Amino acid sequence: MLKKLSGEKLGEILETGIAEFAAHGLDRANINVIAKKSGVSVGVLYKYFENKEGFFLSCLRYSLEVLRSVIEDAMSGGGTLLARAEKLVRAVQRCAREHGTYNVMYNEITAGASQKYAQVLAQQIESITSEVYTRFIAEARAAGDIRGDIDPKLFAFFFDNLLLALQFSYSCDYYRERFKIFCGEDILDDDEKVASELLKFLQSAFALGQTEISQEG
Amino acid sequence: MLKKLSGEKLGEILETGIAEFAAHGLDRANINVIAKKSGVSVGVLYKYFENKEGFFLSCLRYSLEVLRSVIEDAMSGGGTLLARAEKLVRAVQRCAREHGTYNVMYNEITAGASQKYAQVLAQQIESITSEVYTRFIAEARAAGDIRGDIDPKLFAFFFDNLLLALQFSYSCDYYRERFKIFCGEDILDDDEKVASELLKFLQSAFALGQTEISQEG
Amino acid sequence: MLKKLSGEKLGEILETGIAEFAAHGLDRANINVIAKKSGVSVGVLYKYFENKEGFFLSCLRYSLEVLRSVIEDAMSGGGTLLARAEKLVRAVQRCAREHGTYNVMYNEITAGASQKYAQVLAQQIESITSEVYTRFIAEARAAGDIRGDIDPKLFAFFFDNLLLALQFSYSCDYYRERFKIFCGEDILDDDEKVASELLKFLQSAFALGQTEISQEG
Amino acid sequence: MLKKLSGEKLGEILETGIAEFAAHGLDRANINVIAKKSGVSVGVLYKYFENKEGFFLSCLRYSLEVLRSVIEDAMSGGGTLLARAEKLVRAVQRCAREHGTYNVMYNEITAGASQKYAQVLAQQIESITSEVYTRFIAEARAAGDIRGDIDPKLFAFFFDNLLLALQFSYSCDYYRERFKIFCGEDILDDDEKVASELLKFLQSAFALGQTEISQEG
DNA sequence: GATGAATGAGCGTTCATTCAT
DNA sequence: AATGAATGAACGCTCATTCAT
Repeated sequence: MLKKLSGEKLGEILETGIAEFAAHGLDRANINVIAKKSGVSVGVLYKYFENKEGFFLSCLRYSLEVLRSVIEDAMSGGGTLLARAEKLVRAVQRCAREHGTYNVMYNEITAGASQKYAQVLAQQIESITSEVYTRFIAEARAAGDIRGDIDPKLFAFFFDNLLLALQFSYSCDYYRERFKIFCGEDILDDDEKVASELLKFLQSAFALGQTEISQEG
Repeated sequence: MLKKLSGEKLGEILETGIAEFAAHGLDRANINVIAKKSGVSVGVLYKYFENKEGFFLSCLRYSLEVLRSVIEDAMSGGGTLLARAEKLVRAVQRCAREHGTYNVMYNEITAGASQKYAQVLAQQIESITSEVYTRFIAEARAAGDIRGDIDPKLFAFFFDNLLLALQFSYSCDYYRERFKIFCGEDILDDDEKVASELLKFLQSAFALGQTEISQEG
Repeated sequence: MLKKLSGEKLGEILETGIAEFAAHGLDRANINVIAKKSGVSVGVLYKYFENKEGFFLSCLRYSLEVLRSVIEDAMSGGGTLLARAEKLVRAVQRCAREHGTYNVMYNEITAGASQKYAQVLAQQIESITSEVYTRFIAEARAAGDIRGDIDPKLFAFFFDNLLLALQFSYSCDYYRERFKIFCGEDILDDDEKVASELLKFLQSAFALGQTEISQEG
Repeated sequence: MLKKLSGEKLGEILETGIAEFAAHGLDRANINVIAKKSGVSVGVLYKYFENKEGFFLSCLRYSLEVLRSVIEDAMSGGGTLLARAEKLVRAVQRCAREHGTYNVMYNEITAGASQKYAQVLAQQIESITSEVYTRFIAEARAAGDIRGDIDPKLFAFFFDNLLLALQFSYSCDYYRERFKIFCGEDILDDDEKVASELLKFLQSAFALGQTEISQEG
């Protein structure tokens, strides 16, 4: 039925896998079901992927590719740190609407299932972001855009933590409930407010201690 | 081999369960293994807990009790918001050393396996913290301790996000790797630095604009 | 709690057992549940009965005692064969109302669960009835009450078959449904009709071939 | 060890299942054992049947199909009621030799294990027979072949009761023992006698009163 | 290659039975 | 003697993985 595993077919398989893994978790997702839903045989899955875990990791990588490109798009172009932060925050919000399942998968690997790969995965996933954030913050500090007494790495880390938590809060069931408990049932309908408050929070964190401050565009 | 299931034994079972769930995740953890490691028979487990999932939830609740009491201890007593924040940060660090597995379990429920319970669990777990944080921030704002243009709920949320991420960063494999990637291999050995930088980050976020500033665009 | 296993207590245990075995079958009935419902500990059950099967057999014997005494009551006193048959039919109907569960148990042993004991049980249960019926029929034949060309044993057998099937048809779920399918939804409300039709059926079977026949009282 | 599950294989599985269920009852029969004896893996069983109960019901239906076709064969073709009855009696005897296990299964469902399905099964199993018998008896009555004062439904019921009991008496351990107790150790070797006596019994029941008699009170 | 039927190890769960108290 | 907590063998069922076609 399937002549060649075209890139398109591969994409379909991965998307199906992501949906299933997001819906049921790594362990409860069923390879046979994924195959059926993808319109391929299990044999094909096992030809292209070592085993269930390997397939899971491929799905994960595929989804992270998208996530990363969203981040990178948002980071490209210049602007103050805060301007960039705003872009990122809005990108995270948009991305959660479009690719919620990717975030769920991302959260999944942070949980127990694949500790074995924690190190490798973290390397693959976090290094770029980490580096870029750190560099931007260092630059901003050099440019006097940001208070001078901070450790760029840790600030980058805290910053990413806020983005990460936001990401999950829009996509993962548990985090979404927590979001509503903290901020009210309707918080998911007011992206604008969330964005502006987070930016206020960040702006302060970045800027405090400067003499003249942070009137971003 | 017969023993009465004392409260102590119950505690041992739960601790064993937490360790296993933390090590292998809800699905891969093996009830028979947990029983054996606890020194009881599976029958006992099924006498005291409805089924695997019920046992998991009991382990989770048990671990959250500890986590919550740590938080509450740190919150008791007065002090400025920042003073309290410091206590919390240090409590999180201490707790991660002593009860890392509890954090792993907590992270696990945020991930795929227990979506079914997301709502209920979030209610049980997050409501207290959420309320307390929000109240403190509102009080601090009333007292002029904190900038006046913020939404206390969202600030409480961002604040908790930072603590949550820190918690996981000390305990969960993936988050720990990520922590090291962002902040260097040795970051886990310098709690002092992490605490002080996070407090700086928070202080700014709280305090900014108190005198004249914070007219964001 | 229980000082001595009085006859009364024993009766209660057996009744509870019968109810459970009737409700769930030999295998699905739960000894621990039976103990709890009887208000005794499992230990007591295992003191007085060898094991589950032994307990089942005791319940069975207990219930058959009642069944048998009903039959014997109905058989005592003289009368024509048909008069006796009428008593039996009505006794079966009455008994099904009062002791339906006994019949269910009786049916149960005829099914797979205890083939091991089929022979022993049949001996214990059927021999008296069989003998009495056969004797009555032989007497009746000798007395010219009944056609002369029959084999008393087989006639006794067919006669008991009809009673047995009737017994189950009033008490056992499956047989009751079958009864309704054959004779209409309301057949269980018209014992009189069933009795009189069965007696007609029997009367004919007994009497046919006599020169002057069977005008029973 | 891989084989395609041909229709033949399916038949083999069902036959094995019937044998196991007949030998040990629904609950004690072991699915893994059945699979092994059938020469297939448990997986196959669970591919073709929902679960143990579903498999049991399939075995049952399969066996009833045979039973029913035997009955129907015996009923096809005309003849007096008694001629038909004779065919049926002999068919029952023959069938018991060839498919004793089927009868055991049939008996099993009438007992405790499957009360849940009593209604549905009874409908599926008994309705045809019931209707046919009732119709034949009604026709026979109309034709003056049979006494006029009977209720065809109840007579059909009694008639089927006799056949049912005979069926079990040839196949099910308990009923077989009972048969011997009533009619002697060698009764199973003299089908001819049993048939002729039963026919006498039936003939009387049907025919009585045709000339002058049967004015019951 | 691609297929998907078949495999069977593995695990959750039950409950008859035991025996320390 | 009576208790009932504890035991653990046993079994139903799932699903990742294989391999004959």
